Amino acid sequence: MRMTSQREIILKELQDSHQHLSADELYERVKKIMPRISLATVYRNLETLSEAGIIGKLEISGRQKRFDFDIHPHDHIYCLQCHRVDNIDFDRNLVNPAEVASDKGYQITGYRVEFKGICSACRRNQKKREDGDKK
Amino acid sequence: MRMTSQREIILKELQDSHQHLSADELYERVKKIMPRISLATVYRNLETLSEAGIIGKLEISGRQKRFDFDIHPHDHIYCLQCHRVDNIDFDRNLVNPAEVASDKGYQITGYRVEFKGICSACRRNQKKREDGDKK
DNA sequence: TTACAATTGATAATTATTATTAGAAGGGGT
DNA sequence: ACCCCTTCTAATAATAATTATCAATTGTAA
Repeated sequence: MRMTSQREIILKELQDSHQHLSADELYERVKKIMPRISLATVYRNLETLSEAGIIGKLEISGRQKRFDFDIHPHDHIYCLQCHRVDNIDFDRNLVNPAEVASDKGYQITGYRVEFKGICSACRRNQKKREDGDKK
Repeated sequence: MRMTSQREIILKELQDSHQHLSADELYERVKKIMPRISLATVYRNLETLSEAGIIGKLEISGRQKRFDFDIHPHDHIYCLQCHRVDNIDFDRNLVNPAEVASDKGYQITGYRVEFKGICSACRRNQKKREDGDKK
C-alpha cells in the first residue's frame, strides 16, 4: 500500500477529529484541504486503511458506517437522535466468546457491544424545545 | 392499527418461519400467498408491526435489516459469509447499563451484544471446497 | 350511506456504497 | 532521464436497500 497524499490527509483528518466520522463527513473535511478529491477516493481509502488495520470500521445499527482512529478493541454508544457515536468503558472480560461458541456451531471471530440512547446535547435541545413550548 | 389481511399474512409468515428474515425474503414468501402484494407494503408493515412492539427489528452490522418474531430481549450472532442470523444464549445480567450510563451523559435506552463468525453450514462448504481443490 | 382516515400497490426518489474506466503518478531497473 | 509496471485517482455509472409519493381502495363509524 502506497501512502499517497490523499491517503495521508484522510488518515490525518480522521485522527485529528478524534471523532467517529462517516465517509461523507470526512469527505467534507478533506475537501477543504484537497478540493479536487472524489468521494469515491475517500470511500476507497477508508476501506483500504481499515483492511490494513490502520483504522477501524464501525458498523453501527442500520446506519452509515463510521471510521475510528482508535483500533484497540472497545465498544460504542450512539445517539438515536443525532447519530453521533462515542466510546464506552465496557469491560470486555465480562464476555466469554468461547462460552457462546458451542451454541450453534459457529466459529466466532469477534463480538461487539452496542449501547444506544440520547446524548447529552440532544437532551439539552429537547428540554429547551419543551420549555419553549410552555410559553 | 388495523389488522389488515396483508398485515396478518406478513406476521404469520414471519412467525411460522422461525427465522430472522429480511424484508425481501419475507416478500418472496408472502407473494406465494398474496401474489399482488407490493414490496413497499411489506416494508411498511414490518415497520408498523415493529413500532407496535409485535415483532422485533434487527439492525445488524451494516447489512439488510432483519425481523424477529421473538420480542423478548436477547442477542444474536450472524454469519459473515451467508449473513444468516441466529439467537445466542448470552446472560444479559452480565451487562449493567447503569454503570455505563454516567460515562458520557447519555440516557441509555438499550444495548445489544452482537457476535459474528462463520456458521456451521458455511464451514462445511468451505471444507468441501478445500478438499475439492486438493484433488 | 356518506364521509373520513388508514391502507394499499405501483412507482419514483433517496441514501449509502461499490464498480468501472480511462488517465495520472510513483518507483524501480536500465 | 526513459520506459515499464503497478497502484492510484477522479468522475461517473451502477447497485442495493429503503423510504416517499400519490391516486385508488377499503374499513369504520357517525
